[in-house]
Amino acid sequence: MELTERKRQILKVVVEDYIHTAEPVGSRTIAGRMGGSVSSATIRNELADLVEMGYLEQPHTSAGRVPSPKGYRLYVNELMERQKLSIDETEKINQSLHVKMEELDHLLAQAGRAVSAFVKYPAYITAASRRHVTAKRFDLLPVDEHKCIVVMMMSDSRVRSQLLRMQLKVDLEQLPALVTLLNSHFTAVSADEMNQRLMNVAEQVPPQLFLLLSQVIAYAADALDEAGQREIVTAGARALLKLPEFRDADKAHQLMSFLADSKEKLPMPEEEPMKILIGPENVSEALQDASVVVASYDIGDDMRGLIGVVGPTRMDYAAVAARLSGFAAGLTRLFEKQELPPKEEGKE
Amino acid sequence: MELTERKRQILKVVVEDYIHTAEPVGSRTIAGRMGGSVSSATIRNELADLVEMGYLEQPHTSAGRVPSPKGYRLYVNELMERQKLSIDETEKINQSLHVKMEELDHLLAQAGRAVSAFVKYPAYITAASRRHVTAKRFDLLPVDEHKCIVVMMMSDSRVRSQLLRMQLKVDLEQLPALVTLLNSHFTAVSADEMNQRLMNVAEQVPPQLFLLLSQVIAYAADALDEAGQREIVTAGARALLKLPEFRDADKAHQLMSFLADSKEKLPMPEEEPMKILIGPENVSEALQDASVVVASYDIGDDMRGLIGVVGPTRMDYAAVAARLSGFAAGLTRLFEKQELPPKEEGKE
DNA sequence: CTTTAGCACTCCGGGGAAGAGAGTGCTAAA
DNA sequence: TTTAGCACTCTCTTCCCCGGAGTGCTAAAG
Repeated sequence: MELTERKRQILKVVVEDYIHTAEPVGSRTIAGRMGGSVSSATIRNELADLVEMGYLEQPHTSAGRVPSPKGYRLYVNELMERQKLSIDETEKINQSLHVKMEELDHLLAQAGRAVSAFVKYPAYITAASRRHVTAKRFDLLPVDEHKCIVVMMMSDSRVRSQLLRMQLKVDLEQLPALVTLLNSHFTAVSADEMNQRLMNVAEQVPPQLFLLLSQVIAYAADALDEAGQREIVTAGARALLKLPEFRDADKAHQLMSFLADSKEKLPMPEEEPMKILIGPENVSEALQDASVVVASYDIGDDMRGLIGVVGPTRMDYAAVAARLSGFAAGLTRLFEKQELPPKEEGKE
Repeated sequence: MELTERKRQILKVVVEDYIHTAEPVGSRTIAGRMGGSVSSATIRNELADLVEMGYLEQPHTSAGRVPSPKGYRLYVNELMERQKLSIDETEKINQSLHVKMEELDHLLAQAGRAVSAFVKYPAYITAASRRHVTAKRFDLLPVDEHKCIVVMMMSDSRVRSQLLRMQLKVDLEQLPALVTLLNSHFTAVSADEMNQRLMNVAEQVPPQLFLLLSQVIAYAADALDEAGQREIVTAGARALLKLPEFRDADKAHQLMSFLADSKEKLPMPEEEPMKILIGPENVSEALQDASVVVASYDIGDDMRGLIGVVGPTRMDYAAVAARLSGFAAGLTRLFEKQELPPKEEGKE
């Protein structure tokens, strides 16, 4: 059977109406929306065809029609009109990102909340380094004879520091030598390689210095490890409760638990600037009845992040997609301006 | 009317039964729970008295009885048996806190999640400095001629660091002098005072150094400011959805929004080691139908934190109180061992 | 005076039954 | 091919009835 232009129009009307009402759409309504050029009976014939072709579903005989995942897919790919954000709204989005730049973590959390607030669905956000992070520069600052501060700059320009408590008294005069050793032997290599090299220099270094050295390396390996991991922040999960499909507390609880716990399983496409996953297109069990829209943004040249929105399959794809790319663009621009990771900040 | 011992026993039974079933408690049930020593008719007389005295309420004629806030209060103050945690459970609590110590932030989030998971109610947690935090020691590390890292140790031993981009080229030879200046003039004073002093030294310092100095001071003021603020972390809000009183999505949404947004308004008693606030005893509008249990813990000598649990007035006070003090004790001990804030860690 | 048994009464909640409403599918005509 | 008409289906709401749980009261017993 052929998918005529009129069928496509009808499908579009059904999807858009259902997105807003969450109620099955009847032939009368559709006829009305189409300007009265055709009667409801004609629409009914077309609807029967669309059901047969798998684009629509019928909750039961004598109910209106509801889009199937396949129907949403067609809508998203071909029927949906790309919304353009009003200048006003773009302004608001950028404003919501215009915070005093603090740590990346905080900024992400803030952005996640903002996205969720804008689109009225739960959101998640993450940043991941594009290449392997290594140590670029070390320094040790003496505090007193039992403590010193280790400062490490990483290859992506982020800085981390830590107060170290020394088990053995160390002659403060020797610290500069240790710093030189660190910078010459332990930069630009992986954590594993660091530990390797630590073993190699074991005999060349006085014991009490070696102890401190290994503390520093342990800290560095930790910090690099953490820096390489993607941490995912979620926000606005409670927005689900406002949706009719999650009025059932159990369903809502299920999806919220998924969002809170199984963060690794959230869709994380690597390539496309924006990706939409509808219902069963998701791999996660918990997302079979949900849709996800994800967009990527750049953090300087070395890092990349993703912002995603989770909602019912009956999601307002056009609106979400437009706002999401607005946010992605806003974030990219934000990080461009600052060049590389913005303010680097120590944190207890 | 007098509150006889038998009335107190009956009240206790009603509260404990209602806590577990969420159903109004009838006279038959109570008679059963009390060992059959009295008949249900007698209980009914007593119940009528307890209603009159305001300790119990009746949803409607011919329903069982439900505790009033006043009833819960009496229960908590006088009737409730302080639960002792099993060794096994104490073990589990401590284990859940036995994470690789990272930043305080992460630890708090972790602890919050653990508390919520243990008691099955939403939890919130915060840490606040007991006294004013000031800068204790500064250092500047040159990176290249356009960048340097500022490291600041604060009076509570926390360390923060930040990469600074210098607008003007600075002769690296001059950095040590600047560090000396920072340590002599800008330590142990408030952010306001810092800015004050910055003005005072303006003329004694070469212009390009002054620019860097003011960047450092601005960063320090920011960091100190942030360190003084209490950040509140909430966790496990979705646990609400499992409770019969929040099966209504709107009610749940309301309280969850409160938890997410109005963090400043969560109960934060300053003195007691543990405080229980029942329904209308809460000042916040949103907590009128909820109860809160808060406990405090120590972070070394200078800081103090609070962990709280939010639930329905029908909360299992004994269980929550026991677990909460378990957590508070665990946290206090954790920080004692480490002396002062644990690992200090830089974070982008 | 307190406790208890007995009993009528109240109220909630579940389970049809009935009816309204929305929407379909089919037929026959335009 | 489109449309009007119409019978039919299914859901959702409302109403009512009834069973069950629990009370309050009364009168008798301890």
